[in-house]
This record gives sequence, structure tokens and C-alpha cells, in this order.
Amino acid sequence: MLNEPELRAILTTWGVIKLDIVRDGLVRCRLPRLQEIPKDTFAVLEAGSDVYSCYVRQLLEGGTPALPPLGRLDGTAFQKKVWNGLLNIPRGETRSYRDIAEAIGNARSVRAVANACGRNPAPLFIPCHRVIRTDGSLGGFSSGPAWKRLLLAVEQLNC
DNA sequence: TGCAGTCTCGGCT
DNA sequence: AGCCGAGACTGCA
Repeated sequence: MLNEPELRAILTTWGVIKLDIVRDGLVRCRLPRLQEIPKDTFAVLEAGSDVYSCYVRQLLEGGTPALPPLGRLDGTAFQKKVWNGLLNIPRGETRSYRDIAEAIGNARSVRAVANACGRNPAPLFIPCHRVIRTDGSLGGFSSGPAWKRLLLAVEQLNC
């Protein structure tokens, strides 16, 4: 790929969220890794007015923004199948790792599905936070469980 | 709580 | 190409 991705940053009380955008759309979303729950209550401090930044801001403030275009996400065929499956989970709902595994055709690949979720290149845009364990506990989150809890909480707001 | 079963991926021969 | 270890899981003892 010759041209550099365009970078956008969103400032929040929990750190800076970085977006990588190419011609076709968003290809990466990076959240600061949080080991523990921050003391500050979450808030967006500063965000651009482009569709991607607006999406993030609205999502994090409890809104229901339309998903902006995603670019070519690199991953294996299996990972893409999983990520695609995640896009079908409606906002405000959750699925178990097992549900996803069944949806993509093999109920036994739960562990593999979890791996694919962990390699989601664009959390917030691909809603891997809506995937939890069958027993109802949260499960993991690559950038830290605080984000997962926050995301599920804000999505409960207007449903 | 612990553990075996199951599938994918990445790193190493 | 094949082996091996590890992982955001699950169900059963």
C-alpha cells in the first residue's frame, strides 16, 4: 500500500483513541490499554467532525450512530468470518462466544472465535464488546475490561 | 475450582 | 510442511 493511512485522534478522559483511515474507510481503531478502571468518569473531550470521529463520539455518549464505511481489514478467512458475524449483533444486545461460533458454522470453535475477537483491528466499529461468556460474565477485552464494561453500559442507555 | 476438549494462529524446525 | 504452545471459552466432575 503506497499511501499512508490518515490518522485521527479523539481525546477522552480515559486517554486518546486513534483511528487509521484509508481511501475505502476505517481500517484500525486503537484504544489506550487500561489495566484498571480509571478513576475519572468517562467523557469525550475533543473529537473531529469527520464521520469516523462523530461515530465514536456518539457511540460513547450513548447515541445510535450509523456505522461508517470500513476499509479492507487484513486477517485470515476465519477472522473475517468472525468479524463479519459480530457486525450482525444489534446495538444493546449481547451474544456469547458460543453463539458466534454456532452462527459461523461450528459450535466447537468457541476458543478460536475468542482469539479472533481479540484480534479485532477496529473495536468500537466491530462490536466485539457485545460478545460475552455463556455464563454471563464479561470475558476478556484486548484493551482492558474497563472499555468492555463502558461500552456495554452506554449501549444500555437508549434501547 | 480444576481440567480436558476443541479450533486457530504464529513461531520454530 | 509439520509440530507445538497458547488463548477474550465451555461443560462436566
